[in-house]
Amino acid sequence: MLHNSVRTHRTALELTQTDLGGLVGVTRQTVAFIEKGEFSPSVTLALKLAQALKVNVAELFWLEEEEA
Amino acid sequence: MLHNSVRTHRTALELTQTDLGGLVGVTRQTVAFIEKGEFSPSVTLALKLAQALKVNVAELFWLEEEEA
DNA sequence: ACATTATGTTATGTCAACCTAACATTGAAA
DNA sequence: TTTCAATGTTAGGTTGACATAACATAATGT
Repeated sequence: MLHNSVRTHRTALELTQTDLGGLVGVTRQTVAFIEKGEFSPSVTLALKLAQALKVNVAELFWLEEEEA
Repeated sequence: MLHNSVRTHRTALELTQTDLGGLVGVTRQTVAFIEKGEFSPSVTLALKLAQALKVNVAELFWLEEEEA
């Protein structure tokens, strides 16, 4: 199961969803979906998000076990 | 533009495309496509590949500028 | 010579990752 | 109170990330 800390890092930089979307080339809805964990973005987008948010990809996205 | 070093790390571990696909849950064709750079896999798959190949995601996938 | 394994490659299909557009809600600022 | 920015959310459409299947080739082993 994929988890992420996009919202945490985005708000830390005082960026709106629209801002971040603009920086990485996607819409604010896409940013919202990712923050909600609704889908797994492409590595390309993940790398762009990491770059925009100034963190490692691994800090931004990680896998966790499912609960039993 | 997305680049990757999947093949280098895979062969270093003496894994076949089929082996690697099995480890991360995709077909050998998908591994082949990724090695050829035909598409940008999901972060989930990228994280699994990094884990299987024992490297950081950033060592496995990175963005480079387009040529003019 | 034959079989097997690894890889290349193409065709076709499905579903998820994106898009645009629209409308609702919240909170802050004038 | 009114306005506006930020976010939530949903509907409907397009494209790309996967799958399966098939066939071809090169290399290895028997």
